[in-house]
Amino acid sequence: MGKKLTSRSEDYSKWYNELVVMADLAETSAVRGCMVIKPYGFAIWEKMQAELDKMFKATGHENAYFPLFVPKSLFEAEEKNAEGFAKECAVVTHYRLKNDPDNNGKLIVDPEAKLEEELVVRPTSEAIIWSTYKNWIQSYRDLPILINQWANVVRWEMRTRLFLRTAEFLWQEGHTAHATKAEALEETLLINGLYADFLKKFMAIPVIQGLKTESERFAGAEETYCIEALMQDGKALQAGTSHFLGQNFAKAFDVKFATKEGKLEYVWASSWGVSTRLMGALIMTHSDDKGLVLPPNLAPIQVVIVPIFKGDDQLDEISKVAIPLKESLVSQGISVKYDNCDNFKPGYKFNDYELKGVPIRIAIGPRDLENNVVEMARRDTLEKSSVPLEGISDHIKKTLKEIQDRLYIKALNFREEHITTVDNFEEFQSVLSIKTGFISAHWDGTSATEEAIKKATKATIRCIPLEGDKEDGVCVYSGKPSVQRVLFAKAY
RNA sequence: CGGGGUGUAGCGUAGCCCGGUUAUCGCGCCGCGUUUGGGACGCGGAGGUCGCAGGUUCGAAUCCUGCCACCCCGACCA
Repeated sequence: MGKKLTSRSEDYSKWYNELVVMADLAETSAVRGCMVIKPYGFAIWEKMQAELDKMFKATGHENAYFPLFVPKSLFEAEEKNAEGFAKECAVVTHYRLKNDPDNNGKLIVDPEAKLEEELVVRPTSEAIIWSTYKNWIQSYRDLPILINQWANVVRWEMRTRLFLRTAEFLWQEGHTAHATKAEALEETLLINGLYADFLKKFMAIPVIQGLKTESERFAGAEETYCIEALMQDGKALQAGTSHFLGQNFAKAFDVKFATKEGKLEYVWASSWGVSTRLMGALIMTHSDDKGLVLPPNLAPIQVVIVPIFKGDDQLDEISKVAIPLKESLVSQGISVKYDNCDNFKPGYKFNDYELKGVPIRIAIGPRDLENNVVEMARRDTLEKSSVPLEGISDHIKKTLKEIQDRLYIKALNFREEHITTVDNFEEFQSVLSIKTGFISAHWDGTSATEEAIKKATKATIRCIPLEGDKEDGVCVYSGKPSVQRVLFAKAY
């Protein structure tokens, strides 16, 4: 018997974990809270990286790389940022091991090799980057600086989860420096929109763009903008953030520039990032009980061809059709795998590629050869159809696009159905326990109310939507006046 | 760090309450053969410090003590 995925209705966390492991994306590692991303999972991440990178470059950004270690004195320079991350920092205190005199063959940290100053393993790179920008910026002619880096960061989280929250994770972090407040704000919003576009076009995930409340704001930022996605279990996932940093880091690291008029002014900043958490979003948005469902734009294998044969002779006959088909598709930029191994029966392969989320499966057997057709199966609808060999490339191309579009529409419909407008607290609580999803409600704008609602319901304000109705109302909890509805949800 | 739970082969597990031959079963793995249009079958085989350390006992996976690790719920969070 083969392996079978737990049903989503049983326990979503268990289902999610099994899916990640069985679809061959990742596994937990021996290192506490860390994750091994396996080749198939990494191939998806690489595609995401490539597309995002293009988008960054198209908007004038360049890649660079900064150190993993941040001297403690630099780390603590921007106080709020330091305070916000202090509780989850890995710290390097020594630089050498030596043989344990009391325990042969074992090593101990050499107490002689204590560092003068501890090094913080970056939980984010603002500090190290702004200490560098100080040297790069003298005049308005040096601005703007629009830099991105692809890196790993470490945040010593208490509880971890594959892709969604791991102790070490991969991400991209952009760090920009500008002459004016308006320009820095514009950059922050530009990236917020860029992220939303990326999730829509490539990941087929609809997001809500919004502003974080004070309590959810990035440590050291003036404002945090975010994109919020809704998972199939009705919980929200923060999928990416961009921060308007004001002059906080410029002041902390004393980064000033000479204006055209010769005056010295502090630089304005933004920073922004998305991480391997996006993989979690991808998995939880589209997958079903048969496994992963990948949008064609990110699938490492877009089309798999499975031959159905008895003996080498039959396989040879099938290959005469399958190999030219593969070559024709590849020449049109479609990634194709021809799985002609005979270790597994076709039924096993069907299930396995469904588990891996391959968008289109082509099966070719003797019966098809006689009729000049192939069997095409779509991963998203699980529909099978017989397709004539003639003109099949175009048909496949068209279907890939259809799958991409349909996945987005489906996710969008789900999201829209799970935004509930609520005007009193009883209804608020009942929606959370029965229907889940986003709740659009009035809020009086205070952290105290936000905190009280969180305590009572575990739901938090995911964001103040950028395109929200600006209608007046009264707070669903306190009854005090409110100028706009905000989105609440239980979140990952 | 507080509350709850679990540790038996690569994975998932039975056995534990009530101590007793060679530690159960499934998946996976290896070999041979038959199979191949939705997760194949038969036969044979390999694989275990029963989380670790001590104790009780003629005898411990099972009982007792201590420790460790992991998971779930809180606090934290891209």
